Amino acid sequence: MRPHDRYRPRPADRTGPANRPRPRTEPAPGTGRAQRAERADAARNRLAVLRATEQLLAEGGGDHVSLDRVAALAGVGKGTVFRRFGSRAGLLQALLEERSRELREAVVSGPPPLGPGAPARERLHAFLDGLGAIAEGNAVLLAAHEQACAEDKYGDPSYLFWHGHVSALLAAERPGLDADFLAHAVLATFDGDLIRHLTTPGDPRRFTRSVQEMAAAMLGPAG
Amino acid sequence: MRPHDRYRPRPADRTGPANRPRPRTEPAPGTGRAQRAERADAARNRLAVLRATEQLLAEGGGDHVSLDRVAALAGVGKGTVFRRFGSRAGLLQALLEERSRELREAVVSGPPPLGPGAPARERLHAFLDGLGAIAEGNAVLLAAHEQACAEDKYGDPSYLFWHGHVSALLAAERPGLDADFLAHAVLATFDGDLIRHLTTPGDPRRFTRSVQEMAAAMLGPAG
DNA sequence: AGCATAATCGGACCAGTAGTCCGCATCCGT
DNA sequence: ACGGATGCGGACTACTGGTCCGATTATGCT
Repeated sequence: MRPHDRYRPRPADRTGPANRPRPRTEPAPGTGRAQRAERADAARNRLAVLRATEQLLAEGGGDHVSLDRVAALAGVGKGTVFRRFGSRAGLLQALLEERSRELREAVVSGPPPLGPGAPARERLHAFLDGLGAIAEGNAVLLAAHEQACAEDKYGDPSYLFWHGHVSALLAAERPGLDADFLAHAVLATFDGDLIRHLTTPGDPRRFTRSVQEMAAAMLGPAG
Repeated sequence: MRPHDRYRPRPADRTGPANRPRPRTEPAPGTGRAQRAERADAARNRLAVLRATEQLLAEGGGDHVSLDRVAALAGVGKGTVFRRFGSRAGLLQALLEERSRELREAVVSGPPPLGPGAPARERLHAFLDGLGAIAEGNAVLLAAHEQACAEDKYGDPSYLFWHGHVSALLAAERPGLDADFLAHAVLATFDGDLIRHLTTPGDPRRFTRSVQEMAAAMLGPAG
């Protein structure tokens, strides 16, 4: 039995924010040996799988993304998909992380108004603007991800990160507010099918605008 | 081929609010013949299926509700489940409708503050109180239903009914408010897994209380 | 009670999907 | 070039939602 073949993605392949990829040359604890960089064929296949998934999503939505189809379109075996991403949910999660990585980094360490240093209210609105843009441009992926990863949404490190950020900003701007719940409520509107339902070609940012108004109502008058 | 055996639930078996069961003795259009009341064995089996579903939900959550298990526990064949409820989604939908029927009737034609005649603000809070109680008592069912019926949530007659009710009340209390979106946002918090995540034995109504505060913030100061 | 008809039944069967795994193939450092 | 580590693929498995037709049951009428 080969542990590496247990169809658990290796830590380096897990793209969740709580499991940020470590430098590949860092010694793995306990192995006394440098960890090898991802092989060229593995890297190639990983990208092929992500691109195939995107294409299937665009063609037929989440229900069209079966792993047989992904593997066939990417030109790899099904086992390769599982080795890289662990599961169907892991695959969709990886794609969504790819799409939101920049926003996350900007929130953690970018310049104001998105990054640290801006007043809480401004920072919240900048964040909602960024997240809204991603959600509007990836509503199909968002819907598929929600369905695939429904099992423990509230334990998911990504969700916990966004939730923590929103509730911290709400609390900073309005001490005493039920920030925990309201952050959940704001994030609950980032529902792929709702966004698709509300968004028209003539008004592609309607969703984000509505979320911003909702957040403003929650915060009450500026003062 | 026998049309009645097409695994579409007969209109009488559809419990959606837009398809309220008609009296069983009413002539079916075009048949020129009185429609027969549901047979005793069919009625018995229908209840057995619903009770079996409830039990499985209670024992192991939504993932535990496979139709094989439902049929076995109810002591019926799988075909019987499909004949009665059309699909897995239809089954969960029937159970949820059963749980919310009284609220719906009270909203449509009950006394104030839930029914017509109460001021919009009061009526909204009364409604959220009722819906919150149902959701808190049925969070596992709600989560299972959401997963099973995700396909066209925003076209579902039940959802459309609740959404219409909430947005009408919001609009009546605050003309100019983005009532359509905010009604979606309020209903988005009625997420079975969120309710389970937030609810503790020591504070079973925390969720509803938080939703009420959110609605109050949306409406702004009473005037 | 008996009969005829309509309604209902069940579980074998089917297609599809997520996921598993082992003999074989390829990569990459020395 | 070699050897060890890594990676591969597709046959296979288990499970699930859903289908269907010969058999059974319920019910109204005489």
